[in-house]
Amino acid sequence: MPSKKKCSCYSQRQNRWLEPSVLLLLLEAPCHGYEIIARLPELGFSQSPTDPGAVYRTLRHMEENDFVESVWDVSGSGPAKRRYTITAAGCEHLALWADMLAQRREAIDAFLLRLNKSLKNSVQEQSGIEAKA
Amino acid sequence: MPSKKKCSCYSQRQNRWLEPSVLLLLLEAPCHGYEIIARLPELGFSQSPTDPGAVYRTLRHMEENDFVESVWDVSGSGPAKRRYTITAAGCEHLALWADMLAQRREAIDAFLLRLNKSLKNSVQEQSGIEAKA
DNA sequence: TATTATAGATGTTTAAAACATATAGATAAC
DNA sequence: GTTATCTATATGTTTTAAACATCTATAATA
Repeated sequence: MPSKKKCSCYSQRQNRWLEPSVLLLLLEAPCHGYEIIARLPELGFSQSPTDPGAVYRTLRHMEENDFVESVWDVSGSGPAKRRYTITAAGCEHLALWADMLAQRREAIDAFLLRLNKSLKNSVQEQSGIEAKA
Repeated sequence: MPSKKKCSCYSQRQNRWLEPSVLLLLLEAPCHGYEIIARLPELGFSQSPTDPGAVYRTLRHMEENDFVESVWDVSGSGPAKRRYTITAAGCEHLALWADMLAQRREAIDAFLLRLNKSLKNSVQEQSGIEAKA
């Protein structure tokens, strides 16, 4: 595991909602890519329909980082599927993500509060309540 | 103004915290780039020190989109500075950003709730409370 | 006059996201 | 029985915010 400060999820450079979302779904239950694609919209990130390419690449990338593991599953109907499972390292990584997201939420909250305050002041100024010059 | 659904801030592809942050600071008071760079850390996005290049480029980009206006200000000490002001279109754009951010906030809330629920279940399973097989 | 602080600007690299398309087995339709 | 559709995974390309690195120039000060 990378240290908290150096972890990729702490760069905050992009949204990268896909990685934590996939990890959460895998924490709830091991499943395969196609299922994840179907269930991602529940989590409410992204308006546009989920890009399969992004999901499979994210899964492979996380497997390289040992956050998830996979085995080919030939049971059931349809073509063979990779069944992904979250690892202990993946759980830790998800916990870091949770911290990061909580922090982002705080920042958004503060931002919206400050914006509303500023908008209120603008309205007051326009209606002349505070204009004394 | 682009329509709400088609607006660039609704793509949610990246974080793009810089744009709304700069707009908010300009709504509070017209100011120049260097001042914005100094005040951005207050807003709590980004750990790393603010990248001046990104700020100036964001300002120019928003000026092209008529979200902000600027004039050269030669008064005061130090080298000449561009004094930026938010426009009416910029305010509308910021309002869309506020919607977008509120939506993101909701998504993060839902995510963290769901994660905590899942973690609680994992602990219960491990301690055998729910294990009946 | 050499250095530092202020102010703005440009160039390059990186990587997530967006968009497009390809492959292939299983199943249903005709 | 061959064509079409569904299920499932995978790869290729483009876009763009962010990160990182420099560069210019004026004003202040040591």
